[in-house]
Amino acid sequence: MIELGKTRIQRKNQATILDAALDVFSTFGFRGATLDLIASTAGLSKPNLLYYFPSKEAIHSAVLAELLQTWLAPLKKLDKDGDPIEEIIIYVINKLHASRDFPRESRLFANEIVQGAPRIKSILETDLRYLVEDKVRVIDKWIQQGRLAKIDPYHLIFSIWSLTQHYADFDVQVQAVTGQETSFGEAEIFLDHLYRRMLAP
Amino acid sequence: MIELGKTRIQRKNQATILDAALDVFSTFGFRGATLDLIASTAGLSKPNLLYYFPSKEAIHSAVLAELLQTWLAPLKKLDKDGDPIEEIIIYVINKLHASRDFPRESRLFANEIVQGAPRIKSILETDLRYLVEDKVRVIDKWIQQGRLAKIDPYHLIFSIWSLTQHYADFDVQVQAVTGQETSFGEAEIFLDHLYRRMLAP
DNA sequence: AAATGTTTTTACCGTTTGGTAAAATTGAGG
DNA sequence: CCTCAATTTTACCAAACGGTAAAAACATTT
Repeated sequence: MIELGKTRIQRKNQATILDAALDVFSTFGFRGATLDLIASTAGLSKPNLLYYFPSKEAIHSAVLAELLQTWLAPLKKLDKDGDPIEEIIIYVINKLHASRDFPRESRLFANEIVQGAPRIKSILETDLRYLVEDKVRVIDKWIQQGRLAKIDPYHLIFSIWSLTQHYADFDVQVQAVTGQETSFGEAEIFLDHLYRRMLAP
Repeated sequence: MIELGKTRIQRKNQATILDAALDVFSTFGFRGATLDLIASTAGLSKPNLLYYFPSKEAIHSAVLAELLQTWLAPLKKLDKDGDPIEEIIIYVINKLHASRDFPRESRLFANEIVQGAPRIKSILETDLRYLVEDKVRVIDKWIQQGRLAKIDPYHLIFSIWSLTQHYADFDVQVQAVTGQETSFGEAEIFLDHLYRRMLAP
């Protein structure tokens, strides 16, 4: 997806551009972002941007492609041979930490989905769908073995995405309501309690 | 907030415009929406739009103001004199039904928050905050009385917002992954299980 | 039906935006 | 240090966008 830069300058500038683009796209969405703003954030001129990427769409695609890898990684680690409840708790905590450490990625993803995912729908319907189907089978087996409460595995996964990403995507609201910086420590205790209670057989 | 139309034509056209604007803003976000698109969706010309509302911002504000009323209503109903667990379950189900019945409102709200809530932050920091503080006190009392598990009331409320609105805001993702229309019936069973388990003292 | 107020259309305007052409500058290898 | 390719800048352009002026069309009242 992302073309590797050949020269030293290419590698450096492409990385700078993608970082600036992540900043701008995650804050303003695709339509709200402008090439001028991405360029100035990256410390470049607009035509110089377009020397490295052919279009605004291309920059957006590159950022999304990079993001999707790291965003789906935690689910892949869910191990069918581990302890069911611990495996799920680990996934929840990993996902929460991802929200804490990569809020821009989370918000860019959210922006894209909320507006109908016009640019990544196909990936959701293939790669993501297959990955989820695989893990749903694992969870279903755990339930049949009586090692987990009888819950719908799809909705379990949706709940994890929803609850963890909320702390990144809706951070402004959380801060406005509590009047404080978002406490990921509190969130971790809360989610640990929630999933242990819900999942116990 | 919303000026009531005086004549029959004003009332009809203002309602048509606000409905079209909700459609367009919830799909494309503030910046992605154009006056031309809102106008043609409403079956009017752009200057005719601007005869009823002075600017794009004004249309957006009017839609948001209308939305916020219905969006916060369910929380207000949480009754300190009811049964704790049943009161919270009722709130969850009401909120889930709101996501099912008013997905455009949910997505418009999500769009606004994800991008930093530039236009409604002040409302979140006042009206919403006071409402939540009030309900947090109620929940805290229930916990002290031993009628609920010891959980953080703020995070409980955030979890309800997150889990219920997910089915509206991330509907595209849910459908892409499951390959089916979103089943709010399944979601209801799942959330009922989740909250009964988590909240039991 | 004339007069008055309301609504809609036509024709614009200035700015912003994504993108391009081509010249100027800089960097790397012999 | 000279050459050639890589990079950056300057100067643009056409389309899209938010918004306006003013006249035309339509309703309402008397």
